[in-house]
Amino acid sequence: MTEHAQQVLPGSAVGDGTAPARPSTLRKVQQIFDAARTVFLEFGYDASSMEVIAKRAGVSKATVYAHFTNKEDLFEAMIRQECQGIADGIYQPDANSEDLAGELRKMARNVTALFAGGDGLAVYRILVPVAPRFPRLGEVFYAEGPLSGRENFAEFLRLAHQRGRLKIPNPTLAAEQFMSLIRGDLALDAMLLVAPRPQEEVEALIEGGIAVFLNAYRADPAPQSTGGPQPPH
Amino acid sequence: MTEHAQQVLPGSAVGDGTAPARPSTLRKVQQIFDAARTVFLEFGYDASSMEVIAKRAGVSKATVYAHFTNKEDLFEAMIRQECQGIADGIYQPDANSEDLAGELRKMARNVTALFAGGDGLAVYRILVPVAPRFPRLGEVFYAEGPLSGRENFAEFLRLAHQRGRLKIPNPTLAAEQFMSLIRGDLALDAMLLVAPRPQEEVEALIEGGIAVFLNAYRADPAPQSTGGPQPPH
DNA sequence: GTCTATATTGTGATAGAC
DNA sequence: GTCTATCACAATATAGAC
Repeated sequence: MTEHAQQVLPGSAVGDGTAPARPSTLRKVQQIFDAARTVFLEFGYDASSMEVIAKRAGVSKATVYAHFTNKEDLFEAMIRQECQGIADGIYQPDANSEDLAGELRKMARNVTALFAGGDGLAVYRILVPVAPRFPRLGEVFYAEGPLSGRENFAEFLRLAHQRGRLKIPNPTLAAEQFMSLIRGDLALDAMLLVAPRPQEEVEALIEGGIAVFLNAYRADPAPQSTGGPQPPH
Repeated sequence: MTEHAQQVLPGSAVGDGTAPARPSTLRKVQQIFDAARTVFLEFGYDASSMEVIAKRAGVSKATVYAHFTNKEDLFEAMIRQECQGIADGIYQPDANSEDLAGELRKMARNVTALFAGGDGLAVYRILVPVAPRFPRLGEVFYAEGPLSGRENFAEFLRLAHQRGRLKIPNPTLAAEQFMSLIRGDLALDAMLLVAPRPQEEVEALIEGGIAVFLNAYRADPAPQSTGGPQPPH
């Protein structure tokens, strides 16, 4: 894991030469932060202006620049804080549960929920166009979101394999496959289309995905060679 | 299907009251078009300027505005033309082939190739942030790219089912599942990270995905109920 | 720390000569 | 149709008073 942005809010930093922040100052910084969050997430980086952010925060533009060196800095700080919350929204499957399909289903519902207009989706949307300009931010989001979720789930699968409940030679690959199966084109839809996917299709993705996954990786059936389920060649 | 943008390049339109375009004019329009493509695909809509596009095209800004009413118009025209080419890059599986796994593999390689820095990926990247502002463009890209590919593949699966080579109760769902299995997080990686996925992992996605898919949908094995492969509940 | 006012640059779009 | 020159405006960022 990379170093966490433990201290995101500036202004009250210890040892930066400035006096300790007063409550009113801290409050304004928070206001700017919230405003930046709202505006950036709605309009994206390029289409957002410091003017609008300042107005929404109820402060002057100069005050914004007193706490954040420039637009890029404010954007980075906002995204980093947003990423910290993302990992909390990812379901942690219970390896001790007896109901394996049930755990998969909880995981699946969590995945589809994340792609149904959640907050991580909004961050992703505004990160995509600027990822080349802010490579660090792309990495942070990737690590806190998809990578974290995939690794947790892979660990769950590894345990299920050890206990003989599934037969999974490559848990990391299997985790990516399961997530992808459930996700389908939900992310694509959410990015490009206005109308959300009908709930029945989401259900079909969930149940169909679980079925395909269990069919490929269940422990009982016909013998399987190493490297994956039933290599066709 | 929606109406195709059959005529993308303006200036020589019949019946618009202007005289037929001379060769030099047509050439300039093409230059503007190419420049717009390059600049928009690199910097996105908001971060691109008409100034830069004109300079790159080797013409004046006024000339650009003589052929395209405004920035939005130029962007739309460029994206629409770009979308027309996307469908051509999608592999059309051969339903008459005897080598089923081979066809799946060709399809899979095509999918991974599209997500390895192709052109459609660049269009997607710049479309994401402006999709709410240009809803039509999102739909066009979706229809010409993912939807078209999925439907073609679903038809292939339907035929394979009819001929008893696979057992697929829901070809549309199965097509989405296969594409997603192969894709994995390749698209996510390409959007957020600079380093491309190692080739060996791409191979694992392809072979593992084909294996999982065939395992779930092959015609021979244990009896399966309707609605999908082995509903776990 | 916070404000108002402003410097400076760059943008989309146009007028008018040729 | 194409250019040069320019308008009107919005953007980031800063000076200086309090």
